Amino acid sequence: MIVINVAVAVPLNKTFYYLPPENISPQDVVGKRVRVQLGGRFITSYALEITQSEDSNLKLKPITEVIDDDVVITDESVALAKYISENYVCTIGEALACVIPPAMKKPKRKIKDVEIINEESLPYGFSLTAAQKNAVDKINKSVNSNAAKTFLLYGVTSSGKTEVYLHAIENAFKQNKSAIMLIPEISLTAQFVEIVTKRFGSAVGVWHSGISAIEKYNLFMKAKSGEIKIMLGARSAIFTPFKNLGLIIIDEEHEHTYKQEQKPSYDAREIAFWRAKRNKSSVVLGSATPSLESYKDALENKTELINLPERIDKKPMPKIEILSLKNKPFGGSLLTIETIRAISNVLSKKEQVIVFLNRRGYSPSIMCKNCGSVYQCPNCSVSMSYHKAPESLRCHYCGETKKLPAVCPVCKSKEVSVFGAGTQKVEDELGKLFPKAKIFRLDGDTASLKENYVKAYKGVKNDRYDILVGTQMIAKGFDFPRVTLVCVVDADTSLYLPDFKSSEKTFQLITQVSGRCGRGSIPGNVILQTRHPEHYAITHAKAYDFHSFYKEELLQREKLFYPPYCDVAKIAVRNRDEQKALQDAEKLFIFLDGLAKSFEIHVKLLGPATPYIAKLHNTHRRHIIIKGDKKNILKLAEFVQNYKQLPGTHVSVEIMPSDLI
DNA sequence: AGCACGCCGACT
DNA sequence: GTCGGCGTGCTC
Ligand SMILES: [Zn+2]
Ligand SMILES: [Zn+2]
Repeated sequence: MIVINVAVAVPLNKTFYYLPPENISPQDVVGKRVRVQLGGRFITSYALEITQSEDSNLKLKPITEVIDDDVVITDESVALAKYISENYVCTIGEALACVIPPAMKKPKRKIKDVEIINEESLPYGFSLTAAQKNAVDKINKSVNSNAAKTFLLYGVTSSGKTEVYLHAIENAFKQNKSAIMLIPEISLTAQFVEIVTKRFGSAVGVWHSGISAIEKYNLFMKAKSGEIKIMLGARSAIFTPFKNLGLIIIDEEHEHTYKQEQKPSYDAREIAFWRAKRNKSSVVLGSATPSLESYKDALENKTELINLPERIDKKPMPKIEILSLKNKPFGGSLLTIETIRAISNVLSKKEQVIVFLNRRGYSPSIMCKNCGSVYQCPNCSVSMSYHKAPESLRCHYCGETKKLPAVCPVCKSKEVSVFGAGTQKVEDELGKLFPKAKIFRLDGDTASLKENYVKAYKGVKNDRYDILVGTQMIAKGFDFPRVTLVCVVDADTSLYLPDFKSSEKTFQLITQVSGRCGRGSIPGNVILQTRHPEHYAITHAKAYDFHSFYKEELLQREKLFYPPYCDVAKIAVRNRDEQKALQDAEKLFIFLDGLAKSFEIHVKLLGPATPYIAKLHNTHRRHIIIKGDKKNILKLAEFVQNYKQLPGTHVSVEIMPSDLI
């Protein structure tokens, strides 16, 4: 009997046989998405192939509906799904749900094409610097000869990486090859879309998680047919089904957003390498602060390093000054006298200032002056942040919002004090210090209105604001020629988080935010306020000495046995009941430990440990960490997927997570 | 993962 | 005597 082998996005390590729907030949079903009934529910699935079923005692169900008119599943998508399922602990069906979105939907009527954007390719305004030209030549040569090379484009901030990308894309385009360009997050798409569509018009598509189901369908089909040749987007754009894929660019390759946190926990960079190998395409990883692993690969000649060591027009890097807060008592003004003087000086010259603090709200906690108790979120094991405007207490993890209590819930004292500082407090202080200055604050709270992001961008660009205060969202992407001073209020926010990457993250953040100034004709200055002026992440960032930072950080990683000296996986055990979470994590640990010993799988098992934030959304969590090499980790992780002895407890596996917090 | 089936407490 | 709690096991 003829049956169809269907991959379903459920955590069951097998595919399922279905009968073709009545009146439809099996050939018209394979390669398409289908709706099938499995157990009690209907699931969008993937019809892989026609098979002959033996006289089985299976009671086969027919496919309920064929979703697609045309084939959407290619050999590459199946092979890629297989790769994902083997490397990120999931089933083929779950992996396919990443590669081919189950939700994308054909429009009812053929909608009119969006207006053809100015097709005339804009003249290239600037000639390339020698370093840029060298970079472009190397990349083009690899693309044109199908050499499938991976490049690490290490270029300091404002060294003109974008121009290199555009030239490389143009070359691929002229060769009739397609290109994927990834950027770290959706909020950065707008500026790139403008630049890229100006050059390549209607050949450009934009793809990210916010794109509608219908638009995704259109983009998918256009990419597949070759009507679109360039896809610009966030992480999931790496799956764009181009046939003639010549070039993949990953901008800000060090960003953790390229790692998916939920199952399957794939890394877009790894998917890029896989696709590049298969399609003989070239990969460009771009960054001013490469990730440790990418830089290591380049130094070991596994990939090719391309340097852009200078800013365009030989503009100087901003001078970074460290202001130690070591002897400054907690509380009091956030800004040192020196910082205030520097801001004042810049404002008097009608230049602009960026003030950076990676923490939103007014203060991260409030404390009773009488008994010292801190107001905690009822759902999470974190303190609630104090917000002015509108005055409230908010949990930054679950969104819980409360009125500020009139008296301390513990001792009924009326005296409460704010503890620590966020961007609202910075804005407040700056307002008092510089009453004439026009200040805009851009953080998670103000940017929740999308127009505020644009307002900040255009406002600073057009000199409508003197000071921009913000969190990490102002640290990347912005190009403001008249900003000549960056003040980092607290360089230490990420320095002592209990994570092996905290130094690397701190170095990256400082370097990125420092890069926001001195991009125009006037040189820039940076002030770093820190309580740890001697820390190597800070001293090397000050000196723009990435290489020394890299060496020192590698030593630390080697000493403590962390990546890139080993691979890791993070197993999270979650339950609403604290005791159950504890007990089940312990059970799972003993189970894994026993397996590792009896099967002689050489890994190091750590835990179960309480994560940095033990309770989130009323769910208690425990972590088990596996260290070792990827093969062994995956062998053991496979058992986790099939261990179903913990009813009510949720267990997730993340391979090579972006943090171990 | 989700959903049905099934066996025990408490509620009209 | 029925409604619903969630432990167990199966899904082409
Ligand atoms: Zn109190
Ligand atoms: Zn909370």
